[in-house]
Amino acid sequence: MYTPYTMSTRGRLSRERILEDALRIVDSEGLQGLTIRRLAQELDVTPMAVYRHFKNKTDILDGLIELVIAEGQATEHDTEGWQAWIEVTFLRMRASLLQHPGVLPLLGSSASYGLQSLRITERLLGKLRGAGLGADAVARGLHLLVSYTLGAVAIEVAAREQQQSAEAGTQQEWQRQLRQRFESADIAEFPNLVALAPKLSRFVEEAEFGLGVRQIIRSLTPEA
Amino acid sequence: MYTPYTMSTRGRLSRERILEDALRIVDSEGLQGLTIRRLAQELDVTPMAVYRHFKNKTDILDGLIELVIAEGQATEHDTEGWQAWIEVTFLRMRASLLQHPGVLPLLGSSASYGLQSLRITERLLGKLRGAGLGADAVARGLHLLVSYTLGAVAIEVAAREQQQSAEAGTQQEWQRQLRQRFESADIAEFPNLVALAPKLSRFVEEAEFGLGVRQIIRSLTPEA
DNA sequence: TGCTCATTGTGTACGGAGTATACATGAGAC
DNA sequence: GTCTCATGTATACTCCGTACACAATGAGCA
Repeated sequence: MYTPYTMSTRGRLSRERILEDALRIVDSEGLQGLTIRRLAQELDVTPMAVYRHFKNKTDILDGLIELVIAEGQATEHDTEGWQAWIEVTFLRMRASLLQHPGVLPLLGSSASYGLQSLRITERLLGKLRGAGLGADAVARGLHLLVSYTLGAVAIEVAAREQQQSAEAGTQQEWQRQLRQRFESADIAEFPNLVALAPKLSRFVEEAEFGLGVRQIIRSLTPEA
Repeated sequence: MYTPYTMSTRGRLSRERILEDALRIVDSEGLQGLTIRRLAQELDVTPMAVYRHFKNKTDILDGLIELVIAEGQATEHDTEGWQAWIEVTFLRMRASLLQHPGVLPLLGSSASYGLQSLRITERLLGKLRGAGLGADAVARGLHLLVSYTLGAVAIEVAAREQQQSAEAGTQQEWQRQLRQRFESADIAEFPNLVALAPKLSRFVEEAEFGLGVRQIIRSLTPEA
């Protein structure tokens, strides 16, 4: 068989292998646990070997974003009905982002929305247009859904990190945390926050996220 | 006048002065431009002097988040009508986040939602409850609005960084960028993306963001 | 089979990051 | 005047990303 380029099958390393190990490190030790030296050690190789496959560390981080996004749409699904299809798509995207919370800070930075992001965007646009929505509604709908998902996941991740130290959930626990963190502030300054704390803390659940997505979808269609 | 604690009025430095200079650096040179040495130089002081006022660099970054959020609600406003009030509040929050795009990656990380964040949350909850919404609607409404804002700003910031290299805007420009970045991918793979590009690129405007917020608010109230 | 040479991994080293630790200084309180 | 403690300094250590020169390897052609 003739191959015009050897396409790097010769060495032990490859972009794929490096990215997989990098993602494993980020998952287990966080983004700041990912250093070139640590990564090289995991790959059983010299630090500089990595630079034969990536221009620099930023290049690796960009690859991680793409990897996680690709994972979110790894397996096709043919859910019936465009509304349900969209809901499932965003639920999956949320799931894979939550599975790799370390990469989330990367999404907000750098202008690296690559091929995978474009692919999923394209399919979403297709579904929305197919539903008979006008161009403006389609554009705004996509923007609402993507923004909401990104923000919701960011908030969920932050909330989960906060739960590390103290298991929250009960109202007393919430009050105690508030009081503890802002001893100087009067707890009476936040009556609504305290009253609604149980409901607010429920927004780290998949079901609630799904309801949010559905509400946005419903708001796109003119009074059904 | 008697003061029980001197509260650090003696030295040249203070938490406030340090945070102000830190924010100025982040604004002008980005988050990665903020180093302790650079900051100390700006303050005309030794690097280690900063550590008399902050436990570590993370402590400084947490302070920056609070500073920006505080700025977003610096001046009160008494817009008539709860819906308009909420819209103005989120428009302001977006504006101050966009004014300091460098701190945005910080919002996604760390569990540091401080006093300022709680204050604005409390007021929003009050407005929503005052509008006669049920507890569930209030909680979901807050979550939708905050998540949307966070995500929308993140996307705006990323889009603006992308515009640095090439002024986008026209449809031809968009196509050229797409083709350039994914030479191997067939442009025909993204028909919807190309068709809707002009509308999609409009989502870096304040007006469009406001429309998104209004649409969410409208979806909260049962068929008016 | 053996020469050639691009590709891939190594070794060493440099500048800059955050920050621990010990020390200097200077402004109130007595 | 002297004590004391908060504030800023000096020095140095570890770890980071990565530039640069070199060594090994294996595919392609003679």
